Amino acid sequence: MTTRSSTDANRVIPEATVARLPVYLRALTALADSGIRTCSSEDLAIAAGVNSAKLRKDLSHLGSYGTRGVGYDVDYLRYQIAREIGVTQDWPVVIVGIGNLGHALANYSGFRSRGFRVVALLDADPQLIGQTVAGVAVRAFDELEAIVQEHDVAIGVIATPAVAAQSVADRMVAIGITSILNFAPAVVAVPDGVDVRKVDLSIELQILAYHEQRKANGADAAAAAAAAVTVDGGAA
Amino acid sequence: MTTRSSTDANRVIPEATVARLPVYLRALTALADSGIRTCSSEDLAIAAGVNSAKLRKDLSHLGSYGTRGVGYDVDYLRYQIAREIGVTQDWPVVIVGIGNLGHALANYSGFRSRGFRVVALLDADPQLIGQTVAGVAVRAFDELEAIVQEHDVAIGVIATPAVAAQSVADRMVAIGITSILNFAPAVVAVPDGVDVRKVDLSIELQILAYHEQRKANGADAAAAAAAAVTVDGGAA
DNA sequence: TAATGTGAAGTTATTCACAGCA
DNA sequence: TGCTGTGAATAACTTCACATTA
Repeated sequence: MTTRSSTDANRVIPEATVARLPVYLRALTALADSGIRTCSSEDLAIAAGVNSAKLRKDLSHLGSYGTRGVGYDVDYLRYQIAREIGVTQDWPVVIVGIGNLGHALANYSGFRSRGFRVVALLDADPQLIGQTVAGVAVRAFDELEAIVQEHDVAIGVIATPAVAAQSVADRMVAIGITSILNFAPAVVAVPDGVDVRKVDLSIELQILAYHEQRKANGADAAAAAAAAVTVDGGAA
Repeated sequence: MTTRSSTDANRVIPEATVARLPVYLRALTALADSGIRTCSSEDLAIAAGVNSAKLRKDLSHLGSYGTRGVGYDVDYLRYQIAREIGVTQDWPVVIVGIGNLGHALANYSGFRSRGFRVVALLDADPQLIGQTVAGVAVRAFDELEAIVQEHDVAIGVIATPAVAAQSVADRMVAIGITSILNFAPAVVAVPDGVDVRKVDLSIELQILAYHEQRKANGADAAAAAAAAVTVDGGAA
């Protein structure tokens, strides 16, 4: 028996949908900022860069927050999505590795405005410790445990060089962090129950390069393919 | 008739596979650096953080580069993947928007080492123009066209604030750039034939927050679900 | 009547499990 | 014998198309 109430907290939201909810949230905020009170799935889909069928299917996993014949109330839907993904609450975050990228992350205003509060910046380099970045003092990596306990940190960001990433992750996990955002170009292994997401700048460029290469070969490849078909076809 | 030779450049590689090839490439490089000459699909899968069946299926789309009973030659496979994704060639790149993130990207050594060469840094802010970042002078955004033509740039990186992203993208597309990596927290629309990939720092954190929230609710939710099942079950 | 919410169909991706080969 | 490469099975995701409802 798996009968469930409509507000069941265990209702499963597909991972692909979860990944798009923040996009919808941002699009709704943009609509609200331009004074729009109500929108159709088509309007919102355009603002979010997806098609409307996908948008409606995604929203249907959260509940039924629209009005047939009318559309969605922008503020109401925005609140529902924010609540669903947890950005109505405050998330203390630590950033480990204050190089160029760590600096940029510490200064990134988009975190703060979405409920993420950088409570500490940590680095292993004694030269950096004590410096202030984005109004926060850089502290020794050793202080991780104390900071995590003091602020009840659940999310850690790794912006170290690749070689340090696994040991930083291990330490984070040992101390009780259960979500990690990894910017280091390295695979980090973690136990079950800990989530890791990876952002890899050069991988993104490599994916673009692959498609770019195919486009560049397009004319040639089309000709080659035609030739191949002719030859193969003749042989078959 | 769609008969094709084994070296057919038009062979389709699934998008999900394309996105993992750079990960395999990095894992192979790490293996090579530690002196390993040969590896099994299991070894490489562990190094890349995937399971071995998926790895073998992915590699099967490129061709048959392993030896049954033995495994893969690390250098040979590495070369084949590099060639497939196009990182054996040089890709000139322009970065637009030299704020904190633009700085970090300009300084990121991982680009250069993977065949991406930052040929120009552009910004609209006159204060920044003329400054040198990572050994490259910051130039006016207006110079985009001249730079793209001079260096035959196909890939552009947007690291501007959100409001500027669409107009920068429009300009890039008008000038002939066909691949864009967008770090601005905004959806950018481009015509068919142009690829855009988006890296959004706060979206990644929001996805983690969603799962974190579910974990935090875990004990409660499990209890609630059990209660709900009892009640619902009793009612049914 | 206009737009949501959703079964059903279609597509893509993952995993299984083993035939085939060095 | 051991490991690759791959059909077949399964799962996840997307899109279609329309019944439903304010």
